[in-house]
Amino acid sequence: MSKVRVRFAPSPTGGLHLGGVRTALYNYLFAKKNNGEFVLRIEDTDQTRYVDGAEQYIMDCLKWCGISPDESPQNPGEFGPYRQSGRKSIYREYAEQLVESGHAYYAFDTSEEIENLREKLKAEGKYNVQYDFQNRLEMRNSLSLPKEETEALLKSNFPHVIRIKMPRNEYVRFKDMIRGDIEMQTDGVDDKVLLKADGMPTYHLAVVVDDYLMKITHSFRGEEWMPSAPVHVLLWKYFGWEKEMPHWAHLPLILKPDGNGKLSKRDGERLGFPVFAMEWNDPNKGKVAGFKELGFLPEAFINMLALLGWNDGTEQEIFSLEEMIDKFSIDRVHSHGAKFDFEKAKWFNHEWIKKSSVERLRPEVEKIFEEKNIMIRNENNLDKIIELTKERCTLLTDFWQQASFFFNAPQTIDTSAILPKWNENKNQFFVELVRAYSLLNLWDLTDIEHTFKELAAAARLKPGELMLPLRVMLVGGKFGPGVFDISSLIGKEETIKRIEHTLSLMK
RNA sequence: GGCGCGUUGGUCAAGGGGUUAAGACGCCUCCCUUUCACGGAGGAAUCACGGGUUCGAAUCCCGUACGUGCUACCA
Repeated sequence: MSKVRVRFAPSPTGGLHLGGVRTALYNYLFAKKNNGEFVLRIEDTDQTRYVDGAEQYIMDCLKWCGISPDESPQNPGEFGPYRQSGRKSIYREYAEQLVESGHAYYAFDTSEEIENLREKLKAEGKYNVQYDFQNRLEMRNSLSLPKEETEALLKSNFPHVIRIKMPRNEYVRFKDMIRGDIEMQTDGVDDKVLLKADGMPTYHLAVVVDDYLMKITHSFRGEEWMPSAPVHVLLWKYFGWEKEMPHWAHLPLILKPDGNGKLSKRDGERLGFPVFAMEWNDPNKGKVAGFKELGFLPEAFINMLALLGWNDGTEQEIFSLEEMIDKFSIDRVHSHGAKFDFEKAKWFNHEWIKKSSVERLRPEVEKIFEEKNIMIRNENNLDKIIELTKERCTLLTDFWQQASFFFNAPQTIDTSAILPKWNENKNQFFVELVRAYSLLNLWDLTDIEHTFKELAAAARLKPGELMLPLRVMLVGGKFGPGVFDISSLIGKEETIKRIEHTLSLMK
């Protein structure tokens, strides 16, 4: 058997959304699992919707996810170009080959004429409102027109398309790696346009010709393509390439969390979660943040995505990319769609932050603090801070809330949290604490805690009752790691300063 | 309307003739921690419905319902 080659063929007309990344991911996992190649082909067939920079954006997203293609438009292998617009000249030849063999035909109908056909069929109450075997001879095409007229029209460059001549009452069978044997009747499919009037191929022609020319062995795509699969299978047959036809797998859809259809790009906005891998700059709407900007680790993002429609049959849920490559199998991909659950997505990220090393997290955390204009002076301290706070962070951006007080004194002190139980005894205790702390020569964890507890005992106060006020003094509110850990990291001067500051507020 | 695909707690799901029907997210209770988390223990909640086949059906078959997709010179 030939070497496994899979392709991901997004259309560069928008941000790379969850479904797209997952398709790319499954392609990648399958390719790597079988020591094969992962190819990125860009379907920029529709000039009016192509968005500038989208191709690079797709590459960047794949790179962030750690699933960069082996071959891409910028780095085509021997089967390039990998950009459909650059392949325009090839498709016509193949389409005409089909006309010659009698499996396709030229159609000269204007859009108005086609609209009329639909209106007519609708009025007649026909089941299938489509251009097909039932009416193709009534339309203007090379099957209905005399040969000379067709030739004249072609010669005069009359706008035309090439349509496949779908056979009547035939059954097309193929095997889907996820769903098993599929059988479909050709009558339900219309005479699909293969080559558009502008000379560009439709998806139907392109996917077959390109997969053939690029030696693709396995073709994975969204479930929404299943109804047109007969067209593609027939095309492979008509071209005489049956033996090289790739194995098919139709991936389940990712659905809206609240039901009613597949997840769309708009749902993010509506329901308050990202749908893109990375920030997408929509020409009409402006910038839309992605999972990356929201504070997701790519490891968590792809882990979450992979598990949305696949699992290895064990209880394991956290997988590294390497583990996924090892465990992935296409026949364990589900045949039904899954609703996206943002809460679970965040859980994956939380798990990944907890399990990630300080080294892995450090650059991410540094970036967050840089954005907030905080200079990190002591790398050592930063590592300790990350270790101390990471289990409290669901998103990377949470490090700001959980750790900023290590660098800057809190802007506001939640005095209401301590006021109700505040009294002169406690006030006196903290005055004493400041004096005792200032006399400490060494500033280490045990001394800080020991001094605190001794003074508390002397004042006949329970340490517990004093720790909350101290916490609020140090971090501004009821959160964060152990108080003495914080004290030891921010240093003696800063600890005293913050206690005194709050004491002055309490007067 | 036609055609395709699907249906196990609210969500993700394991399980493919005999199970007390796993596990995870979320929710609730308790323990730990006199903060917030982490961790630990427990709880509520499920086989869409109706017929078959079978000693026995979540599991196989048929039907219905529901969901979802396609039905473009979009992908």
